[in-house]
Amino acid sequence: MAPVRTRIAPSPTGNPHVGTAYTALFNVAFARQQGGQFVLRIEDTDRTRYDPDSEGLIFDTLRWLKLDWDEGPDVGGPFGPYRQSERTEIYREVAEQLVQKGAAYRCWCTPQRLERIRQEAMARKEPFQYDQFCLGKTEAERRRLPDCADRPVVRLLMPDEGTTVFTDLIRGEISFENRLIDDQVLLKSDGFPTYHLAAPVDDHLMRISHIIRGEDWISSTPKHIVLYDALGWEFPKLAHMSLLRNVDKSRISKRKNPWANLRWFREQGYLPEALVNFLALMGFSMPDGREVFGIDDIIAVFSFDRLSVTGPGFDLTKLDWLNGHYIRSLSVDQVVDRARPYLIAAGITTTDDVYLRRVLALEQERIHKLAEAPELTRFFFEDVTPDPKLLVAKGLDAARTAELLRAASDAFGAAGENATASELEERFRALAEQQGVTTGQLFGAIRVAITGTTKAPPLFDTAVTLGLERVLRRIDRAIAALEALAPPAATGPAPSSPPPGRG
RNA sequence: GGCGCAUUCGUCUAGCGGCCUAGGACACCGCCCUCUCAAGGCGGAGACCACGGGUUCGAAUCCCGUAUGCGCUACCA
Repeated sequence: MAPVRTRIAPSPTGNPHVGTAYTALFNVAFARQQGGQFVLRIEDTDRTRYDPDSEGLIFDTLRWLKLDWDEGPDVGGPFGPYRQSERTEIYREVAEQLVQKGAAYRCWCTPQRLERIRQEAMARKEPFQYDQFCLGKTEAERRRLPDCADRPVVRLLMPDEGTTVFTDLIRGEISFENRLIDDQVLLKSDGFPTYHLAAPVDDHLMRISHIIRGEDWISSTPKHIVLYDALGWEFPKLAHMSLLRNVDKSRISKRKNPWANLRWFREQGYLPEALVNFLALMGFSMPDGREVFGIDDIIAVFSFDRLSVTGPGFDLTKLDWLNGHYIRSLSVDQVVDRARPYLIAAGITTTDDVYLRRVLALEQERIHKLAEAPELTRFFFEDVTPDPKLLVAKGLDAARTAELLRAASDAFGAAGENATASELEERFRALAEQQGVTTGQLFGAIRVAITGTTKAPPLFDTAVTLGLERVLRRIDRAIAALEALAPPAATGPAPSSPPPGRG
């Protein structure tokens, strides 16, 4: 049996689309499972939409996801070149062959004429199809007639009767009536092929055994089959994946949905393994029901009948959970490595790796996306100016809170530089009792004083990590803030007057 | 409009004629843990399997129709 070879064939027209990774994932999984090869081919035949930066972005993001290819433009391979713009000669030859065999014909109709007959068909409420005006005419004959372009296109001649049937590995049998299918342009007047020539030709020449692609190609499959038949080629096996949708089932658009761009996931701080896992969950399920798994697990059990046919809605909340799960499963050192670029980008540029490591150890289970790391950890690196209103615990006033903080400051001082978190906890529990306040009130005030927030890792672990110097300095600042607070002036709501003092 | 593909809890899904009074995960709610936030544990609510007809002793599972969504209908891919 011929070796299994799959491919992903993106167009370099901007930022890589999430659907590209989605489709690539299953192409890789199946090829690996079968001991075959996975090919990356760049479909750059549309010169008007070509973006020179796009190809590099495609390489980068697919590698980021560890969806590596065995053959491609940058790694070479025995069936290259792998950029369609470098293969135009091949397509022209095949087009010529098809014309010779009578399976295709040249068409000189101008875009204006095509547009006109399209409008006429619409006016008659009939489906538009090319009227085969040029079929059977020589160039000389055609030139005597109106609406004749300088350079012809080549159109595929579709049979006007019969049915084209094919078996989809995911959906079963699908059939189309040939007479309803238009004579597709294969070779454009600029000499470049359309998808409908280039992709089938390359799939054959590159020995692709299984075409796993998006369901948007189902409708054009009969054209490709007719083309293969005309050339006497054997058609690869087919599997059409459902297209990813938004939660409301609408189409994902790059304009409206940032997650259409693969790069967005990296910017947000999603781990590639989490994204791969999430994409796999969109339509694939493990036989044992596991939901957390990697590509190796997919490879172990992959089967086309485990792919669902429904277009899945893209719900980021599950991705967030998965991502948090993966972050928690990392070692602290890995978290440091992964979070560092996001911290640096946000202006947190510590060189104290020991400290950074301790900080991230505390925040690891609180990070859902790496891009959140700077906000979660900033108070470890920069002194805070706590909001006095947050400082004052329930049931206390500013003066009493300041008093508690003074006592806390003394207690930290007495505990010294080397106190452990549990030693501190014991000491401060005693302090709360002695002061006649709850631990919640005391700890809460200290927390806001030293972290600036009510949401932080356990207080004494945080204090130990911050170090005595920072803790004492911040408590002093908090006391000062409380003292600057005007005496409780009967709580005038006064929405137009912000808190006095420090802006 | 024509053609094609689809339709199970809010979301992702399990299910491939009897094991389904439909299972799991995320999200949600409650409780526990607890110095806050997380994380974790336990529990709960949530799907007349789009709707209507068949086939069958028996249907979420097979067939037909309707509705809805999505795709194609370009010298885009």
